[in-house]
Amino acid sequence: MAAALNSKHQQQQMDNNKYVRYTPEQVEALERVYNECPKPSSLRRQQLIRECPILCNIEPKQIKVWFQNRRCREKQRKESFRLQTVNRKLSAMNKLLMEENDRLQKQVSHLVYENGYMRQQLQSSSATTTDNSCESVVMSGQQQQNPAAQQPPKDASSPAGLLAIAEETLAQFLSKATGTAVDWVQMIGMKPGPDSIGIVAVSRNCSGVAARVCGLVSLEPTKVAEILKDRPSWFRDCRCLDVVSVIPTGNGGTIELVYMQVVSLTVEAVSDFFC
DNA sequence: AGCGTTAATTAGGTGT
DNA sequence: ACACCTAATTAACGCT
Repeated sequence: MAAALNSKHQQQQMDNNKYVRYTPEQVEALERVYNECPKPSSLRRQQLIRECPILCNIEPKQIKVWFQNRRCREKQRKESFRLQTVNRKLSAMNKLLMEENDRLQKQVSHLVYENGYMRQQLQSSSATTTDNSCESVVMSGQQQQNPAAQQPPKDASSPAGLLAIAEETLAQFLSKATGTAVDWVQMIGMKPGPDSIGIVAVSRNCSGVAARVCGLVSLEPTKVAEILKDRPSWFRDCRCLDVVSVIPTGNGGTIELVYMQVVSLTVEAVSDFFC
């Protein structure tokens, strides 16, 4: 078989001096050298032809071209693998964001409904009614915790005010977190560095979990949850911690808005968080 | 026939 | 000028 193959190759070379397919043995020999040294010098290539009988019928120029093409192939394969990895992460992130979007849309519908209901109540009742609605809104939308403003609340006594505060805080959180998240994954077509982007999302309906990091940040959500729940660890890695405000909940608990700056969850980056 | 692989070619850049 | 490189492209071949 090999002999037939070799003779076929020989015939090809005789018939058409343009295209030659090297034999598996020749490729194997070249691969061995490539694994030791992907970029052999001219001298090393000449030595290869002299010392390896199986390669003696290949021109020095062909050997050079083979190594060029081999390097090119490796680069393409690595790039292909990298893109597949990025694609998997982007798909996972997309799924999470779709879920988050869906949940937020439902929350908006609910809040719009409650807003209408509150307006109706206000119109139909006297102005002296005690307003407990803020807590009910907070708890219905966010069972565990609620992002609030770093600035003092402008109007924390109304659902709309609380919602505005929550949105403002979320925006602040994202603007800080997206700039400092750790272990970036390079975006397609983007060089690694400060212009890479990532997304950190806050999950406001997960009982017992304050936030989750997802998307391009290469950190398992469960790991983030562990860190966030392990409050003593916050202080261990904490550079700066400030309780911005404390909001009492209807069931005797409290929601603390905490701004903290920590030294990396996994690597040496500094991250800002609101929890 | 279409497609993947790969040897060979070409263009443009770099270092000596 | 020359050798060599990368990147893009071409073309031959084998497989399905």
